[in-house]
Amino acid sequence: MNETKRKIIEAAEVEFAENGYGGASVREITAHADVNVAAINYHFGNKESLYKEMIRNRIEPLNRKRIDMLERALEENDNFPLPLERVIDFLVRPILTELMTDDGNDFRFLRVIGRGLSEGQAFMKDFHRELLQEIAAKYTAAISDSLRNPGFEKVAYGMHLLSCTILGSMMQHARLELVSAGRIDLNDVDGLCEHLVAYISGGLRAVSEVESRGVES
Amino acid sequence: MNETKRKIIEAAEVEFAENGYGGASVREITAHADVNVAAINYHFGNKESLYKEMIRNRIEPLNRKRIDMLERALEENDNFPLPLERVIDFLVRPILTELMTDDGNDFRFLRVIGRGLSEGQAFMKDFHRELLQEIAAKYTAAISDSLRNPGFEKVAYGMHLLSCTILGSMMQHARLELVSAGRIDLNDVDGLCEHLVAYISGGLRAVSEVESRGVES
DNA sequence: CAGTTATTCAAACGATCGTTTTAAACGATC
DNA sequence: GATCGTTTAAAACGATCGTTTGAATAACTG
Repeated sequence: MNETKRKIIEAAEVEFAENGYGGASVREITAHADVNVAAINYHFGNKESLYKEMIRNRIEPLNRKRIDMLERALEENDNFPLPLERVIDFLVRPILTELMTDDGNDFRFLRVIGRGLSEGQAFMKDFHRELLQEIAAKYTAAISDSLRNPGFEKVAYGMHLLSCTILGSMMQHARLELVSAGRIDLNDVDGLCEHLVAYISGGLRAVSEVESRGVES
Repeated sequence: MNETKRKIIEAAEVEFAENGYGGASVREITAHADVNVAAINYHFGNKESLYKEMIRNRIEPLNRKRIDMLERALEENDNFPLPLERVIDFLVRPILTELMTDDGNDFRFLRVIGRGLSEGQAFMKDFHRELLQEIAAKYTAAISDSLRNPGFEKVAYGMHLLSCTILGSMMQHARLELVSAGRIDLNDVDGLCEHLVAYISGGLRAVSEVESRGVES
């Protein structure tokens, strides 16, 4: 890839993580990348396309891995339901490992994704839906099976709350250090993964056992 | 309160919810409020103070209620640990009820808070810490007790993940309708509360039972 | 080497940002 | 009704935004 493009994408990740999409200016990005202001428009068309390309470059191999792991495990299990913890692990571990460990990047990409999801730009909603569609469908089915199909409403609530937890974790990762008074290492991927998987799985099971008032499908 | 101030605060809530702190302009706010552009600076000093005053007006009575409910229940229980579900219910129900049900506001305030927490403005971090400090301390203690004090690390992970879930729920509430294909009513406070409490409680219990590798304090 | 394309650069574009200024309108008090 | 502090109004401030322009330079092709 063109050297300038590479530098821009790298700088964009830093700036978008620090200031969000709306808050990061193309001038800051190009200054950080040590290229001319016009370079973004020349190489990417506009700021929005730069953002999308940078996100896609990172998220697509990740989602492919998450889907592959799930489908392979399901095949090996003759399409019987997997233990819930395994499914949740497939879902969260690739994100945490791949994104936290590469260079001392201060979990930049986690924050970019989290902030993007929370910003109201017109294109964001469709963009993130595009990114999540396939993975959401496949994991919803697998999780429903692992929970012994507790019904549509329970699964919907569960998937929603699961998303909320993961989104929150991505955005607020740095707060772990604060809330633990520095006693939990932010780079302890295994530790976080273990507790995150336990938390989500425990939460989903509890949701699936809620005594509903209404009729259940 | 001055009519102009009142109109500004009301409009600010709408605009901040829609576009975030950085994304909402004082011109949009004043236009929406049907007052002059200079009114914000005259009545509040600047945009930041307007934001803080609007948040405080809403969050402070809410936090007072959350703390009162917890402390009263603890007293009535002779300071013995409360059932976990009750503590979590105290924590989330006031937010959901008070903020969702007042007028057809489209859960504005939930989104304002969520977005503020996710934005990187310099003053945000300290401001939100100020808002959450007391409530965090008191609920951390109560939850640790309800979980039979599983140890510092477990409680820290638990409180962190709990925060992530609540934050995510506040920001992404509208997605419930999407993920459920319209079959879950966004205004069904009791339904959401029930499932949210179950999810968080189940998650916390699971975290408290994680087999840790390291020594535990 | 000439000719052509791809890339970089400084400068400027129009738009919008939060805030300030200055003066006019208002409301209470004497 | 004149005088006061309070509130509103229009206009402008300097700064910054994303993007475009047009010329200069680099890289490639014949």
